[in-house]
Amino acid sequence: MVSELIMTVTDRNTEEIILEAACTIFFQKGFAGARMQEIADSAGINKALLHYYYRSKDQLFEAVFNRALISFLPTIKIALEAEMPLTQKIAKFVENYVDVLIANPHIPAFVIHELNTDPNRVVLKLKSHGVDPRIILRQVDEAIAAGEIRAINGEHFLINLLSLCIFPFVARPVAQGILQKSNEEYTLFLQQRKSEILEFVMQSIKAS
Amino acid sequence: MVSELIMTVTDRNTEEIILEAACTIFFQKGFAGARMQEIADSAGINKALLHYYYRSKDQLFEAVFNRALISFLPTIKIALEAEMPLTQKIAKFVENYVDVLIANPHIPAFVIHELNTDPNRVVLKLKSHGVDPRIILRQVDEAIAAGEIRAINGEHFLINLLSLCIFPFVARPVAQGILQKSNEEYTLFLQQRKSEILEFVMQSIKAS
DNA sequence: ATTTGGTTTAACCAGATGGTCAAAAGTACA
DNA sequence: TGTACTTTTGACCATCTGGTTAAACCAAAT
Repeated sequence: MVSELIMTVTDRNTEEIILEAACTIFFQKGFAGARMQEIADSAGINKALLHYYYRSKDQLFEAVFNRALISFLPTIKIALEAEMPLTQKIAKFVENYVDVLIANPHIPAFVIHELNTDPNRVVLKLKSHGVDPRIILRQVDEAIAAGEIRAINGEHFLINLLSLCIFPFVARPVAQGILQKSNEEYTLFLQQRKSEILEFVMQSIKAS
Repeated sequence: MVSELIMTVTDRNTEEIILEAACTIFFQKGFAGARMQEIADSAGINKALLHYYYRSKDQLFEAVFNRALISFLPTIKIALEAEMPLTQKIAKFVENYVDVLIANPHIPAFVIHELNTDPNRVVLKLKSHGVDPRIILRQVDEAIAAGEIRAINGEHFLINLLSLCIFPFVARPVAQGILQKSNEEYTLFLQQRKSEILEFVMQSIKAS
């Protein structure tokens, strides 16, 4: 019993070290650009050990992709599907989501690229973790009917909200270049966006 | 003289065929995921011919990347740097830019991924073609001073505008999945965004 | 017809890459 | 200590991949 516990702990450690190294490399270079050897080096272990824990590059990648989704979808899911007054919900979503993005800035570009490269690979997974837009779409329509906001298209509104939150992270090099900001300045800029996005959106949808 | 002309034409044709095939493959799979053999097959030629016209994968990629930038930056540049009343300028920009995106839907994700993977590779090129944000930033401040729009932060506004236009293209698989739309439905959705974005933005910045 | 020039191809090469294997190292337990 | 077990490693392999080369091809000019 003791031995099992200890071994399991050791397992988890090495497995976890590998997975973290794999995340770093895969997030930055994508599936095709990542090298097993580089991941092994980054984890400080032998390449054969990668295959001992994760049998192939594909399976290691899948573990990484899962972790990427798990870091993101729950937050967006809870925020969008919760029953809560719309304006309050929007505020909470923007704040939570941008915080998650600041903590994991490389994940969106990674997921987007892999999904564009091979939409079939994990489309099922996306659906299983899937975000259900119906609740917030209904809330938008109700808020319009109640005269709380002006008449807007819920689907476009939802995509607008996501665009405003996520795009500055995926396009960071371009945006930072256009605005000619240093890393520190751009990081601050991203922090400010929480309030900027909220104000921008609220001004746009308020009943006139 | 005649022979030169004919040869040049032939050159251009093969070169162009290769470049177009390379664009298709590189745009979809990125630099690391693209295979020279696949590009050759797609162009219907021998692999050695790729190296005859473009000496290496790197140089072929650079030609592709150049073409990608040339498809995009002029439009955004002209639109943003033109001297034109702000609201009119915004309208023109959204319309023109979304049209360019519809015509070249894969380019933004491609550029973003390559820039994230290796920011150094072409950062110089981005700067040489660089968009100068100062003109539109000044226009925003002037419009605020003139009471035409409410007080907003120009930099955030510029990023908001770009986010709303570009993100639905780079994140198409995700967005299409969330909204549960078919390809045709999503294409229509993208068309509608021209007016939707414009209204969303205008409502947000109008003087209250 | 022969030569001359660019164009296209098949065959080939060296190095990289994902993956395997048998042996070594470490660990708990008798 | 010796045994049974998992973990870790160095060496190795088959294949893939970017790139080269020499020869074939072809159109135009002499």
